[in-house]
Amino acid sequence: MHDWDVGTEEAEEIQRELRQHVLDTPLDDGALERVAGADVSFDRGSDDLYAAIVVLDAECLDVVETGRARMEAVFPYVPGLLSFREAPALIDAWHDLQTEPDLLVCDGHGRAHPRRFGLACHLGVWLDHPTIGCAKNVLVGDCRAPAPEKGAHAPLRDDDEVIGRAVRTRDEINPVFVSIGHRVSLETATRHVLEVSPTYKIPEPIRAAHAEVNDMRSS
DNA sequence: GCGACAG
DNA sequence: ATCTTGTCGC
Repeated sequence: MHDWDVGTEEAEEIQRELRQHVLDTPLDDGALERVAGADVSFDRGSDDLYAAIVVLDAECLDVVETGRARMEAVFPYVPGLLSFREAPALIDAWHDLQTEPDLLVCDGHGRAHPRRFGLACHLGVWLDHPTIGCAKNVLVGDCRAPAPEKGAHAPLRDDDEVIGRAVRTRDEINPVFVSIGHRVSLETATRHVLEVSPTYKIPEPIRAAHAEVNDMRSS
């Protein structure tokens, strides 16, 4: 589709081009059977990236399969260009899987991005698969605090445009920021995040992927 | 110029 | 993200 070995100028141009391909229309209306979480960890000294995509049974949240990848980091971390640093490794991890999940939950933003094309959008368009972004912090936009109860949410806006939602996944605990990646509506993304966050603030798929990449790094 | 800034 | 132990609170 495009090269990953690019400079920041070209990277931004690629984002402005690919944003046109993002769809918020569901690919299929069937119930979720398998949900996957994607995350990456980084080695300080060696510049090694460890990526994992863990597929869970959407019902019991048990791990079904784990896709892994390790590679040298080439692109630096630049706010707004996270996908150029992490997506290559996550794409490798995706192809390491034997089973395809119905939805991929990414650790980072989707449409809630300066150019409306965060990591979740990039992975969704590249893999042509449903994805959503779930971040712990805001990159761009503003929003009111949602009500303190789990399930409450408030729109995340940037220039009068709704780009995502602050979603409370636990009572009294800071919300996570959900946005569209590809082939899902914001409403559905919100529902799915709540469905796979029965106990903790962070959705189970992302927690599983986070635990996996940390294991990879320390072994 | 100053502050903000996913992971 | 990463460097890092205990500790206060539900």
